[in-house]
Amino acid sequence: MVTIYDIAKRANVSPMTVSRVINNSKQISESTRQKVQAVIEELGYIPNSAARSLISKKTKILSLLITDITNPFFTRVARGAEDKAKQFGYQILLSNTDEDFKKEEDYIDMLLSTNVDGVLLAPTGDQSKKNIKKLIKRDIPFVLLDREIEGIESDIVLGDSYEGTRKLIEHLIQQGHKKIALINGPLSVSTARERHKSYIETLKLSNLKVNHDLISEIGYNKDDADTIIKNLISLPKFERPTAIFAANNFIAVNAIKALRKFGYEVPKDMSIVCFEDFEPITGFNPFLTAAIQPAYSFGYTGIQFLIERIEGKAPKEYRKIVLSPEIVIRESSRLIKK
Amino acid sequence: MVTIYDIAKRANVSPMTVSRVINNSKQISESTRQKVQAVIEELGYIPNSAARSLISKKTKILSLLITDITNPFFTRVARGAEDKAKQFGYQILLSNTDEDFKKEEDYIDMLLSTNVDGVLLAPTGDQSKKNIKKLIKRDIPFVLLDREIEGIESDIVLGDSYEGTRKLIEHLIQQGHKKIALINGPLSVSTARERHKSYIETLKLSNLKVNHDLISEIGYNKDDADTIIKNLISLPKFERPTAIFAANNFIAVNAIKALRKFGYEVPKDMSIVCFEDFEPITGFNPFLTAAIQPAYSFGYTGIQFLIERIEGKAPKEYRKIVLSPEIVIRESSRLIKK
DNA sequence: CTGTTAGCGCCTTCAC
DNA sequence: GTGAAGGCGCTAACAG
Repeated sequence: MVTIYDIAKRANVSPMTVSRVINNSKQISESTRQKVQAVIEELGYIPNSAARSLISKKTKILSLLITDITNPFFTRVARGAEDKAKQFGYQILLSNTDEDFKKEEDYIDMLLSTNVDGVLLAPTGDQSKKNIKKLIKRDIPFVLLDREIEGIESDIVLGDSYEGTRKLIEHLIQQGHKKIALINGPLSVSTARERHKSYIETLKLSNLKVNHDLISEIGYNKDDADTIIKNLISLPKFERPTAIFAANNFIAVNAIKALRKFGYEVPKDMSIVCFEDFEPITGFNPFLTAAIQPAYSFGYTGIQFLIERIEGKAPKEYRKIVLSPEIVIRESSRLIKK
Repeated sequence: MVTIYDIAKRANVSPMTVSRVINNSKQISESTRQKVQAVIEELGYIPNSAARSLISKKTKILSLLITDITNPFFTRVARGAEDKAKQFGYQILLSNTDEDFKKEEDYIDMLLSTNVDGVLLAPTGDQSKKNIKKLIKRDIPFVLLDREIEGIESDIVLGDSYEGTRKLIEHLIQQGHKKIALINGPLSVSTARERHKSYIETLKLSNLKVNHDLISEIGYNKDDADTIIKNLISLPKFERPTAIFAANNFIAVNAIKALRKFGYEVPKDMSIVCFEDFEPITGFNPFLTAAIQPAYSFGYTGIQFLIERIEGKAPKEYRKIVLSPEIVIRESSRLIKK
């Protein structure tokens, strides 16, 4: 391994001078700089970042802690995060929690030991508070993504769950639906609470009665929705739903799979709408009516907030940005033929 | 920050003893171990990995260098990689090259400085040889992903481009197509060369003539395919293709978009097949006929090979594994109605 | 503008 | 079974 000592010897200067060159110090004559630079290139020297971190306490590594990179929402978040990070010379450490508190805890411990400079995280839910406290305790800057946690103060990038839900439900109502089911994520996650609240209030505002038999809860991740769907379609005709609002893309997909299993076609026998798109490139093969969030911006802005916080360029007050979803009407909520 | 010195003082032992405890050394009495362990937990001590790396030259960080996490193929690769890495206590650094040699070079330099323990990479093409030589020069273990590079010896995880292409083309021929266009990736990438070769040979074996006007090349990434499509559909009727084989999913999507722009419907006016699926969950909304590769296994096996190599558990000979795609026939290549 | 000294937190080596 | 000394590669602080 080539070190500053090797460079120093060969260039006939002190190691400190080499250090100054690689750190672009101004306090150095152009001639020595060039001399040293030449040797650096000749020997292919690359600074050892472990040694640097040991002193600076900086690693230029950020952690992106999401639930599942496989979810197109988070895929695009990750891309936005990576792009912004690269601009500022940071690298991204990727972790998937699968909505699991224990995994989240494991990763938090790992990244604490790695000494990442900051964390952009979509917490698994309110229980994450305990994990986040560890970050706070060690003064690791972090930015929350997509989900709020009561009692945790931080910069945060959110989507407008309330508005998105309202518009989706209103769309269904406009299509003539009066019995709309909600398959929600866990109420321990703030987005699920918002969507629940908006669902209820939007129905009421439209003078539709809220039937609690039509509301159910399931994991945001990859649980199958067979039982829930079975229950819904087993309801007596007068309360059986004609449309479903799924709280996210995975839930929608699992619902559709379950519906198919029981012989129901979407949208012929059941309309369905949801949050989040299901494809990495929007609009290629339109099927799901959805509230599509600007996921790339979630990641991009999140990392920007984070780096500003790390580098002391952020305002003292925490920032909260709420990004609006775009409602895209597609095949899955086509008008019911009378 | 809590260090081994703080622990040592509080536990009335030497720092060295603390070091032995955190490294699970056998040379230590059960009673001191417990005493020290208690203080470690009390103070919430976490080892500083920069200091450790400085000595051990290990970081427990692996680099995953892919072209674009947004491509569902690589999304699933990343998930497989991350899962395997976690099993062995490694973390994954994610980078997107966008098929760009310069970006790849940037990242290689960054990860060299980060001292990652190893790299799993999908090279941007044959030109990557120069970048890979840097890894070799510094003895960084690496495993190639999806793409071969002549003159580079390493463990490698590949898909069977030849077989996949052959089956897709044969399927089209069976559907009655005689004029099949190829929109390929850059021939500087081994997968494109394989697909090219297989396309030609399969046509010949079926006694179909190869028309070079039907063969074109485009980026694997996100270039638009308008010009190529325009050229294809402008051909005189007797040579105009009735089906397109797109070398990957993004090319297929761009081709379909272009076709739509010019008023062509898939599959009514043009059939299309490609490599790689387009959705993160296979089979939900079937449209594209595709050779679907076991992407998760690419990542999972790649990381396994890499860790074995790093930890000296790999055989001396380099391993090459070729994973077979699954051909899934769907809407986009439906039979032509006569 | 350049060099010297000391130390970041930990572990290897060698004593005891 | 435990501890002291020294050094991993680099840079802050000071000296010249």
